[in-house]
Amino acid sequence: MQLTPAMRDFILHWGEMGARWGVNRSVAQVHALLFVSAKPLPAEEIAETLSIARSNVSGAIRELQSWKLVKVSRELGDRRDHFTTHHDLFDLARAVVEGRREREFLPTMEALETVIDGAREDGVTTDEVRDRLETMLETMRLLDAWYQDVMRLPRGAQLTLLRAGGTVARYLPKTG
Amino acid sequence: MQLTPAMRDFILHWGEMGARWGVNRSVAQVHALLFVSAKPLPAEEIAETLSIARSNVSGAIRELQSWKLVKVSRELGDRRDHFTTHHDLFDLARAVVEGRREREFLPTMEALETVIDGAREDGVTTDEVRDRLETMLETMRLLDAWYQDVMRLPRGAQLTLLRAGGTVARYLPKTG
DNA sequence: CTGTATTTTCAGTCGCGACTGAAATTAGGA
DNA sequence: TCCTAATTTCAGTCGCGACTGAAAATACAG
Repeated sequence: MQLTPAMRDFILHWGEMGARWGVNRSVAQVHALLFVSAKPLPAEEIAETLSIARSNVSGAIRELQSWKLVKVSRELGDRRDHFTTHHDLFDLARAVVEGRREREFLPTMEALETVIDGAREDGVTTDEVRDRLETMLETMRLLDAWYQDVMRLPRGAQLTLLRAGGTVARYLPKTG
Repeated sequence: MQLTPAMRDFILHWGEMGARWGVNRSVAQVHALLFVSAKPLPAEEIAETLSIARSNVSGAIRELQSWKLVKVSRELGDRRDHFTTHHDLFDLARAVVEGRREREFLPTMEALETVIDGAREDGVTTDEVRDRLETMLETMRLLDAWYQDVMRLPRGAQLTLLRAGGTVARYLPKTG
């Protein structure tokens, strides 16, 4: 596949961003390439275009699949897998946030619960420290409930909220 | 400083989470230690407690300061710096999001603008691809405007919105 | 200003994860 | 079923960033 300079720049930048967010650079680059590609790409072509090993692409695709970010498709008369990704930033964000919630956020909440239980029983952790951890956990629960609630809304309503920005605060009754 | 088992578990978990989000493990551990510490800690004590080199703490503190996550304080008769961090998850989240916005989000928007300009002029990038990048940029602008708008609200209003969850959608007039 | 406590810098080491290429495995056409 | 294309696995290599400890720089008390 022939990369235009604009595509190349985009892919490189996306790779850097991924690296800063704990995503393997190659994985982010493969994702970026699929994002700008006009058509589904076979692994071989991805490897050539990005100048990385075929096996590296294999791993990157697997990683992206684990985040539900790539779809496999086939073409008549071609036995190779072809890969695609969402072309909509909302779909991308949703998949990433959902994945991180399950892999990191929820486990952290569980860990906090365990830590707090331990703190309650070990007889050495002060109440002050335990309170602080409990408050943190409460806040995380609040954030998570908000997230789930908003995710249940249809996309149109989400967009409306987004566009409304902070003005929605006006419509709400003041509580505590 | 004597760590209770609960504290130790929390610090280790926090370190792992940091690592997954592109934050150096030691940096995250130092932050976690400060979070659970009852009082401001001098660098030496941090190093001993976490069993890392004193110079490593120095770098970690500098990194945390660049994210506006630690405050320096002094004590009478003690010439050492003592360090503290926010004990409120909201303050933490705000600092982190603000930092990532400035370091990654805004630069990515700029990069996208450049890429799009290039795509417009290079004569090889297809309209379809350019449109896709433009749509992405538009969405990023929308997200950023929402973020800035919500951040301008007082903390109380933010909490109200958070607790309201998706219900706020009801109060809004439907717009395309 | 001097001496000491404290922090920062930096060159060198080390470990981990990313990447490669070959070999093994799997899938599909004839 | 056999053969080839395609994919995945895996052992080995490599590079980068984290970490250390010593040395330099800085801050401070007297």
